[in-house]
Amino acid sequence: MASPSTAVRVSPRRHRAAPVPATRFDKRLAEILTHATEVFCKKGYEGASMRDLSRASGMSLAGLYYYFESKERLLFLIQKHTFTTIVQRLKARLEGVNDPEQQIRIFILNHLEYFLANQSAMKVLSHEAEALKDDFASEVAAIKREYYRICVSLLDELKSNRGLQFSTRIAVLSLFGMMNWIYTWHNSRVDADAGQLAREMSDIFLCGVRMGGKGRR
Amino acid sequence: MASPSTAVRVSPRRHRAAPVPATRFDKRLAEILTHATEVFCKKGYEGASMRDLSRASGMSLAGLYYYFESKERLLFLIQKHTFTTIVQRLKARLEGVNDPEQQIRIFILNHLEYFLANQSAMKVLSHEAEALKDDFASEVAAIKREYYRICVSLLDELKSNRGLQFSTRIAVLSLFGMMNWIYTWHNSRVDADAGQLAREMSDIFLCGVRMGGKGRR
DNA sequence: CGCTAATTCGAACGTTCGTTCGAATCTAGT
DNA sequence: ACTAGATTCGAACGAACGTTCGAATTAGCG
Repeated sequence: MASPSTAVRVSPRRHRAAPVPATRFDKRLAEILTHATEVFCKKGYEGASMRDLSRASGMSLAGLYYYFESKERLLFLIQKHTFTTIVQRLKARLEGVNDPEQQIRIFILNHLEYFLANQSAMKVLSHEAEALKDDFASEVAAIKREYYRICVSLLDELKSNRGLQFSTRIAVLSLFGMMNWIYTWHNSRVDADAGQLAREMSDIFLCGVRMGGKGRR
Repeated sequence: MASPSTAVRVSPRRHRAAPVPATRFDKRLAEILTHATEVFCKKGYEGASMRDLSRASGMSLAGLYYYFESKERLLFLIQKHTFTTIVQRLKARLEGVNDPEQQIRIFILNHLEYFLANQSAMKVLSHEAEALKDDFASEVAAIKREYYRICVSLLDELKSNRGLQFSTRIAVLSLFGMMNWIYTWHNSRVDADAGQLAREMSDIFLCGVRMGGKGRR
């Protein structure tokens, strides 16, 4: 009977890059995810109740459980989709670019553009990074590690290309800090757009690592 | 009858920089705050229950309410004490230093030293910034604004002293991002100490803003 | 239409939440 | 030792939590 209550429910396998494979189920689930993202963003994962999600998505409390088996899996779906998308876009943008500095600028631009275009989802990704447990946690951690590694390899390349000296780990994590902290302060009525922000952050970061402490006073 | 159940209970006014004004009440409260900080750090403010706090501090659930009137006020006390202390230490350290660049290096060092020496408290301060409401929220926000303004004025001074051009707001917030993000990655068994981290972050940041986008490719 | 499967819902489950209250215990000054 | 105030506690409160279940409703197809 393909009981959906087990919630292993998965949309019919899509052959290749499906043009119109979005089933009714998938579309409704996507709507719920969108509404849930806003609620998690505003109240936090722990602070948001299933009744809040029910209200936001206009579906009954019990009805939600037809689409996912637990609140935790809902957060997982949001985080996985968001992270997967940003990595995928990055890879597409990096293709054909060979200069390490240009690659890093693209990395920063891609991150900030996606961040500002999907502020709620990215805040949920950044701020609720410790909320998932066990298998959910490790699956998201794997994507995060891949994303981190890409940035490390770009910076390592820059380092050897120009004979620079700095700690890649600290540089990468400082860069992520600069970028991810945005969710705590960005105000679209005051602050510049992603392109401008990416340029300013890239300038600070790249000039910083290029000098690598030379010219200290 | 000075009913303590109203929890407006405040330690006897201390004249000047009190040497031994710490009453029994104050000491016990401080212990509870320390334990609560660890619990909030590990499980998050919403995720931590009063029963968790009771277990961690070795005091009964009801007994806790003799020391503070609500869970929210407990978080407030932690945040206010932590923030007040870091601002106070900064002011002391900045005294007598006039060179803007040196001042910024001190700002960064002070922040990171305190951050690593009080990781749990600083994580609770950074990560639960939106958890408080109304008066609690605005009182902490006032301290945060003061801290932010100090950093802005240091950077503005550097800018005019050296005729630089960059957005102070973005520079300051990028710097806070670099520094505060630490709570998501710092591992004391792997990473350098505060002095070394402060040097590396200062180098990246200061060289970055000194160039101000000049030397872009 | 009539039938089946997909979707939605009201109502309730047992648990845990933050908080309260009155009684019990402890501490310090006499 | 006595007492008054400070401190602690067991037990309970109503509310809200995540989740379940069987019945009701809807959609798609012959």
